[in-house]
Amino acid sequence: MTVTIKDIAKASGVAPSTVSRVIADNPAISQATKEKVRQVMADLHYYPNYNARRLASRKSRTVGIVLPAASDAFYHNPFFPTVLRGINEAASQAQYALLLSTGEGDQTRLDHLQNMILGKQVEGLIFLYASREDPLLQFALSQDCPLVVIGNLPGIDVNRVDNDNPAIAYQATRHLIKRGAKKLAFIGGDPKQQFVKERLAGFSQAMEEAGLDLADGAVYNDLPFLQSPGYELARRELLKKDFDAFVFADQLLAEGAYQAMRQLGLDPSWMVTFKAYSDPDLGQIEGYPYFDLHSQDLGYQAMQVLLEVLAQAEDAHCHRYIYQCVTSDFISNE
Amino acid sequence: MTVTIKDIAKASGVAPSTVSRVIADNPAISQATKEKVRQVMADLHYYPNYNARRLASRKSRTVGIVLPAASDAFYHNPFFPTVLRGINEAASQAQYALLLSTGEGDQTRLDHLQNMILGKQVEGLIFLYASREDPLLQFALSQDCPLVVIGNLPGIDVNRVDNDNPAIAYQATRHLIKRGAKKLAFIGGDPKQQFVKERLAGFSQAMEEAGLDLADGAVYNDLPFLQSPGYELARRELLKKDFDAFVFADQLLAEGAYQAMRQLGLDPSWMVTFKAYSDPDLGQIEGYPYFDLHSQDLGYQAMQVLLEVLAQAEDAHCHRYIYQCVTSDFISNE
DNA sequence: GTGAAAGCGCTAACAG
DNA sequence: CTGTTAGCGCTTTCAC
Repeated sequence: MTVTIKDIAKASGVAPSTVSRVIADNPAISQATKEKVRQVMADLHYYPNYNARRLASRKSRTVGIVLPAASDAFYHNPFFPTVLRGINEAASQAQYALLLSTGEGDQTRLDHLQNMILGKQVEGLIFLYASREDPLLQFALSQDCPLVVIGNLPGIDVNRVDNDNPAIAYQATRHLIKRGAKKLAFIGGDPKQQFVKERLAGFSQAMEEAGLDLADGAVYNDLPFLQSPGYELARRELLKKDFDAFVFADQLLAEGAYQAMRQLGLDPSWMVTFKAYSDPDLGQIEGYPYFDLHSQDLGYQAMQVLLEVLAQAEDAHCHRYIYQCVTSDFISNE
Repeated sequence: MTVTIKDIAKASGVAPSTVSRVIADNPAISQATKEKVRQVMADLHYYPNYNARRLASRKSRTVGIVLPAASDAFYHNPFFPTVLRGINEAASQAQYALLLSTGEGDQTRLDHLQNMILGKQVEGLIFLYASREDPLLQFALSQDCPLVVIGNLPGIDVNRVDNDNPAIAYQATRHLIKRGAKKLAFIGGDPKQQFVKERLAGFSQAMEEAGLDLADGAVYNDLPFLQSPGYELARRELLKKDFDAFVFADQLLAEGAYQAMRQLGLDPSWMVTFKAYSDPDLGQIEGYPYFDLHSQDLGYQAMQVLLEVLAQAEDAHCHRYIYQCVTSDFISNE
């Protein structure tokens, strides 16, 4: 029924291995036979079977995308589609396929990850989140599965790509201070997230350097990364205490707070945040300054790093961990 | 090196085929041997190789996700991650894997799709967009690849899931008219998109029924589905002509226009749109009413329909096309 | 209930 | 440059 490599071999009077080599565009094959074989392949509508190929070569040319446990906070954040687009782009160029790690619950996610790794479905992984105690990461590491993490995990040796969070938070804070802010608040959301810690560090450093001290209760945590908590917080707290400027570690929290500020007729240019991407045409509209984290590039670089890791694993080179820093742009309409 | 089914067979004193049956939980195998074999599998850390399994069984248990050509408009829209989450959930439950159709350019996308189908990588496809002349869809159809489209393609027989666009646009328009709107504008964006046509139809019907007529130039097209064009349009056009209410076919265009209205101190409750999801806590914040399209459910149902199609393909049942309508909720804080 | 044997469609030494 | 020969690890008749 299906036309296989053997059919092509017979029809073009060569051996199956020759056909295989033609498919791989092996330089050892003469141009003449290549053309002949290709012609036959076209005539017979031959198409290589990926499963057979993967089995025989023990290479899947597929990478797994590992998502955190499903939550609104993750799926509502522009980070996810943006970074995925970047990964997609790089994977496509390198002829790699992307397999999504499905699964809502924690156990399911681990099961799926095991399927991927132990079932030889993927050659490597990209983690779209960084979490220190993550059982999925632990498992992947324990299996020596090549991987790259988007984010930072101090003390854990992994390949990773990330923005320079302390530096951008520092600059963002400096921006507000230079404009004259004295009583700043930092809205972190979840202090267990490494990027929150790092942005807080940058914030604190800028404060300290400017001789400003952190008022009691000026650091807000325990907020899911969504719009409504930002909105609620702004109405309930921030705008009642006499803060004069705000650094939001998360884009969605910032957006919620922005709504509240608009409603109350407050000037949003006293807040700053970090976004997955920027719409250049939107420059004049954005009510507040932010860092464009270039999340698409983050994804693209993550895939590039993984490809490098995969290549060096093959050449059995030394095991050096790669860290790729992705730059960010400060966007302000002042 | 790797422990295979044969090793298990030897170690537990049965035939490879028996081990295979144990993996599949075949009822023909006695409980006793099942347990014995499973014990050995655990002891030896056996894990089935998916590529071998897929090759031998000629079933991939994988579905391909087909995305439109990469564009900001697609990746910036909450529709994509939301619908993907729903697909993910259903796929996970059914033990299906998801393969993303990578590719930026049109030719690349087609190539990848061919790889997926002809290379036997997927059993079916979910199209995250509906486009009449789409070469990818044409190709998939020509190969009789089981598929479901999210959206509508009148005149083309395909399995699909969708919202009832005419009905919700009708209701949205009615809402504005009941409130007293007389001069309404419809901001479509791209009239080639089927959902825009359908929402326009619902809009027009409501207008007609109310005895209102469409002013010249009251239908806006040729706008990318992004925030900034919505913003620009609102500032440049909408708010200068004396429209008193607006129906936005697209969420992002609406968001842009909303910014403009806020800046100009206008009441946004005279606009209405359609969103991928709603944040229940955000009810009081939202400045304008909208339909929640339940895009996550759209994705979930799409996967369910595909599973049905796959099942009935196996049973060689009659070829009936499935249409699954997903309900939407009107969200308004009035 | 279980085993033997024949593939699934391709790759990869090893020859020549 | 090309052919021969073994597999890759699993599923699936068909026997018994």
